[in-house]
Amino acid sequence: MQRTKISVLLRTEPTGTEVLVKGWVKAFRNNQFIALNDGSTANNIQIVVSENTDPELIKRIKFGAAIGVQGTLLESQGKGQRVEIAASNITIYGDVNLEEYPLQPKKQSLEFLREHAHLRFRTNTFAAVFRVRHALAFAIHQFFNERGFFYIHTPIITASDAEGAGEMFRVTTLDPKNPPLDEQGNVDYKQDFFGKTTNLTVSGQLEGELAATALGDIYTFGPTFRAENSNTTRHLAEFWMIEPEVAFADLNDNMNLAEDMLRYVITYALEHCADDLKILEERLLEEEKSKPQDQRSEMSLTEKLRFVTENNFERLTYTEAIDILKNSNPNKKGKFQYPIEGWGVDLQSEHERYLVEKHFKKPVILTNYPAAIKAFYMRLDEGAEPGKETVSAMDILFPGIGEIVGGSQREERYDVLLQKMQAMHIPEAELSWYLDTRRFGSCPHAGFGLGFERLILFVTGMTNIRDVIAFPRYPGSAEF
RNA sequence: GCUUCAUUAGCUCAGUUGGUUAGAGCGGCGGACUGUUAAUCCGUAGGUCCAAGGUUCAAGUCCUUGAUGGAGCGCCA
Repeated sequence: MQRTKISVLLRTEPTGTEVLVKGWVKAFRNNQFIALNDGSTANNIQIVVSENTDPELIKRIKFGAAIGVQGTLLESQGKGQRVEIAASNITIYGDVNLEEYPLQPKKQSLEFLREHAHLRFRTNTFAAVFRVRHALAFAIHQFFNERGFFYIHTPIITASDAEGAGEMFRVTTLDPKNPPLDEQGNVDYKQDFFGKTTNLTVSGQLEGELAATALGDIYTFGPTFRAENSNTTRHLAEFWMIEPEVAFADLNDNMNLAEDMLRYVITYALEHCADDLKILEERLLEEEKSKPQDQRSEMSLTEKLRFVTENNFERLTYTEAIDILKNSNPNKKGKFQYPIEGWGVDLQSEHERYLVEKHFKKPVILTNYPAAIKAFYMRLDEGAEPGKETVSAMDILFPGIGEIVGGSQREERYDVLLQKMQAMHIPEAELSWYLDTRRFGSCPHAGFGLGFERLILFVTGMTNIRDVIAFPRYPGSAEF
């Protein structure tokens, strides 16, 4: 007999049809009722064990055991569920020794579960997180596909170390204890696998631009690696990034695209993950009970998500933000650890948090940052007064997360780009292929990078990025 | 990398100014229970107090160093 998934059975009319379910025992009550879950949904199906079941079999129905149940789907006689299965036959696929099984039928801390990441999928919270993660990934592809974007796979291994997006992981097949040396006694990477030094990618943007300047609208969605010694709740050494790149688009088009995309995928999650979001909302509520009143969020998780889908993001320039911050109460009262003194300095996370969480109380798009604090490829704004040059950059800041999107209109003018690369000491020889886009049929274009795990953080209400990726990689940790 | 807090039973935590035999809830185990919903009820076992060194008549408690974990900051997505 073919097994039916619990997600399907819970929507089926209970007319006494014969069904087969397979899953894991979540609870066994009163020697009679099994709460069974197969991962297809956050909800369990209730199995009613018949009175004449072998007592030896009943003893093996324990929390975590994998079982199969054949029986009839009936309207539930008890309250709390619509349907249940009256079992006629129960098969044990995998027993569980509860004296050794780390998981327990009770609340367990996220820290403990992180150390048992191979088993944490089995908890209600993590199963919900990973179903939402899937839904968001799917929604992103659907969003871009509907708009005629092409999904480009950019390389994971790159020979370029000039992208300037952070420290890189070296890729090599050389023996670290006995590497070949050149005449000067340095490691001879000409003898390495690729004949040169190679690294894991920190961004697919530059390759994405190559595709966009032919295919028009493209996006990438792939793993990204940063060897930064970052120890925070919002950084990973291995994470997933979405990077759209759009030909003939300016900064405004870029902001509209990013805002539309975020609204689209969050709406998708609200529509398709209601059961999972309910679990996550309750989890968050429980977690916040231990916090002092003034640190609890004013809105529930789904209210927060709806708020984002129903309201426009606040758009303002870096210069306007500096004015607001300079005149803000915390700045005047010396509450900022880094006081705002003038134009030109980068904003600290306390400043971003003030703008997003206190001043505007909504997502904020900051634009037109000083050129000196941004990457070489961002387009230089025209008409700036000398010493106050800005670039067409944009950062989208979300409450509780900070920067979720970073992007810009790209510098399409060959001379301007070359000049900036020289000023910022970017080796042009290594990026000649990139410069070629500006030499031949150059066009205005824009794009951004979205941190996928940061998006999941926001949608799930989880607070540590290590809990929204299955097996997190961060300094000192690459388990599983 | 910096700052800070923590580490006591399987899990989450309490443990007074240093002073007998280190506690609780949940979980486990044994039993009862056929309309339960984090089921309930009865019984029961379970400890290298993170590690090493030091102070002291006496250290879970104080000091030093280290390890691991959390949070914040920096770097960013």
